[in-house]
Order: sequence, then C-alpha cells, then structure tokens
Amino acid sequence: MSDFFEMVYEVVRQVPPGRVTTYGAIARYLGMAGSARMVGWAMNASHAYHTFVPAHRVVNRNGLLTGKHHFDTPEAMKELLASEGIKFRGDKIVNFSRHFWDPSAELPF
DNA sequence: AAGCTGACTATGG
DNA sequence: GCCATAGCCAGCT
Repeated sequence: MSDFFEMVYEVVRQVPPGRVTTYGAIARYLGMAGSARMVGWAMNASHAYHTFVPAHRVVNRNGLLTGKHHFDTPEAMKELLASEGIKFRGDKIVNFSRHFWDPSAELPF
C-alpha cells in the first residue's frame, strides 16, 4: 500500500458523520491539486484496506454520488449518508455547501 | 512499451 | 444547463 493511499484514507477517516468532502479537496490538502482522479482511485482500493474508510462521505464537487456504483448496492451510499442526516434530491446532496467539510480548512497542517 | 481507463475538475461555447 | 476539451497520473491491458 502506497503512502498516498494511506494519507487519503487518513483524511477521509477525519470526516465527521453528517459531513462530506470532495475528491478535489482531499487532493488539494495532500498537495495534489488537479489529481482528484487519484483520490477516486484510492477510494476504489479502500475496500481492501485493513481499516474502515467512510468512502460514502466523499462525493464529487457538485455533491453528486458519482461513486455509488462502487458500493455493495447502488443505494448503500445514499442510505449511509441519509442515516447521518443528509437529505437528497435524487442522487445530489441538498444544501451541499452546508455539509461540505474541507480538510485544508478544518485540519491543521 | 504504448494506449486506455477512470469514485475528478475547470473552463468555454 | 448540457456537451466538448483538456489537464491530471497510477494502474491495467
């Protein structure tokens, strides 16, 4: 497991319940601005990681559940977030900016 | 080795 | 708001 993946998982685990962050925000926090795809790639591999990673709290910049098809069921991601108090309009988070949690703003270096 | 892919994002028409 | 382009870069044919 590369250090990059571990750092991504570390950040995702810091996301509080009921809050979400984006691939781009994580990439930026890790100094990889523009490489949001790599964060998504890390999420794809998170299932194999020995520690739980709340991948359902990572969505794209629009608050859209673009990664839902990578969960056990397409509804699992929405269900998990809904159980944490997040509301949806289709697959898009309502009031996304209110739930958004930016690691580069919330975490110390 | 070269090309394709993708849980992304920004920009422009 | 929708579609096309273009950066991005690790991993997989």
